Amino acid sequence: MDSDTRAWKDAIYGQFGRIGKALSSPRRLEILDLLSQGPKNVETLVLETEMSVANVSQHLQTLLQARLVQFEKQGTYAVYQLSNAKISALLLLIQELGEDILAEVRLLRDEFLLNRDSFEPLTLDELKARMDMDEVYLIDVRPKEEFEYGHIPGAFSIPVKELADHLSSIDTNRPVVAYCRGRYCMYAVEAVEMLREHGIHAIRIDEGVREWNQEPIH
Amino acid sequence: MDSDTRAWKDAIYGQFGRIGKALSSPRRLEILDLLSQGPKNVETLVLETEMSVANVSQHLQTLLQARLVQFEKQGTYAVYQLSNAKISALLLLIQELGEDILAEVRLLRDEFLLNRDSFEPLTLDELKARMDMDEVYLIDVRPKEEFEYGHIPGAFSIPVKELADHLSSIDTNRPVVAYCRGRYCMYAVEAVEMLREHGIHAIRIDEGVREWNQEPIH
DNA sequence: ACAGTATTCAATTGATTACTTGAATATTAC
DNA sequence: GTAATATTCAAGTAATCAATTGAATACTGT
Repeated sequence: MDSDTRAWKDAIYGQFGRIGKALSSPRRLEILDLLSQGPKNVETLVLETEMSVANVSQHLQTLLQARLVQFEKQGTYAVYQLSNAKISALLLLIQELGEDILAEVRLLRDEFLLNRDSFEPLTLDELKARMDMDEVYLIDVRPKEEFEYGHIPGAFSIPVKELADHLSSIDTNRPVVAYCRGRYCMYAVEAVEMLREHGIHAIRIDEGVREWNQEPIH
Repeated sequence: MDSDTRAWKDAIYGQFGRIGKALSSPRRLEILDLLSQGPKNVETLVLETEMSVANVSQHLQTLLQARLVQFEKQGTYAVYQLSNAKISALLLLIQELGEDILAEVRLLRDEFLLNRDSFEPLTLDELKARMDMDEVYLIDVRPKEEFEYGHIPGAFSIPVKELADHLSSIDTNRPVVAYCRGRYCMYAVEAVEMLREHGIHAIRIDEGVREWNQEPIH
């Protein structure tokens, strides 16, 4: 390979490495995951991740430099969002791959999620079939802002933190199906536990709105 | 968020971070890209990347620990391969995303590829249409081993380094279409240049066999 | 102008990473 | 057993990275 080609290859992979570096931090992966559910300001990210304000801001600067996020100021608030729809797909793929190849990921899924909710979740196809026949009451238990940004059609928004106050508004003639951010989010599990404690027939799906919107890759 | 959930989230993103860390090095991205065209031993990777043997081996150990590659010994040769088909898709997505969001990637594409081959490449759809009508002579100009691992159906294998010796075996009654590893590989460009120097009507496609096999994501 | 709030910046510290060099290991052929 | 070949390992060095702390900046409401 002549040295021009070698230098060009080094440069191009150096650029792709910028994306890889941005994804090398568990903190930044969590921030990106949260942003794939909708735009958020620093304060919201601080609350969700339990990181310090300065640390969140540092990581956001790193993501800005890699061009994975962009922001707009709304008063004193800097509202960050993903810069490209492919980033959501990339995160999903990293998570699917992680589940395929890393035993530790499967272990963590098993030890936490399934111990708390011993019932198998509904599959997306089962959900679609039941929704077509109007057989379920679908609730989105993420924060309201995320619901407004995008949600599964036909779902009602009842954030899990407000579920206790909204039990009376739930149609209990049909089974309740809860969903949240996806396979690594606890909100739907917590919601189902709470509903069952109140004698309401409730199940959940593993997927979130990203998976709903994603064309199947197989 | 209670501290159990926080700890679990830290653990799960820590695991996904293993994949991100593995992808944070330009050198490892190139190695993975080469392996997505077929299994290779250390020596082959050394030749293609112009890195030292020890360095290639170190990076392969890092990829092994992240479970992105696996290997089998064949005599003194350790033959490495990708551990999961999703890794190819992940690399393609990083490259597509890179092209979407990083001006430097587009600049590098422009400054090298298109300056050498001022003719627009054929699209995949155009290729398919012409192959259906038997209008083109499709050649795969990657190393023979990569062709054997997987290639576009109907293509003939003429590695670019052997092209000069095989000019007489090319059917010149139809235009020749060359392809190689994908959008960041020079082999097809070099092959088209050489063929045109010998008066042979030749064009190329940007895509490689991975894109051919990939279901469209849009 | 000032206080409050939200965010970013800069410096420091400790940890991690990439490459090189030289040694060690594994396998094969004779 | 020995030499050759392929690969991995270990240590050193320089560079990079992550989190914290404290300061600085930006914006709004009064």
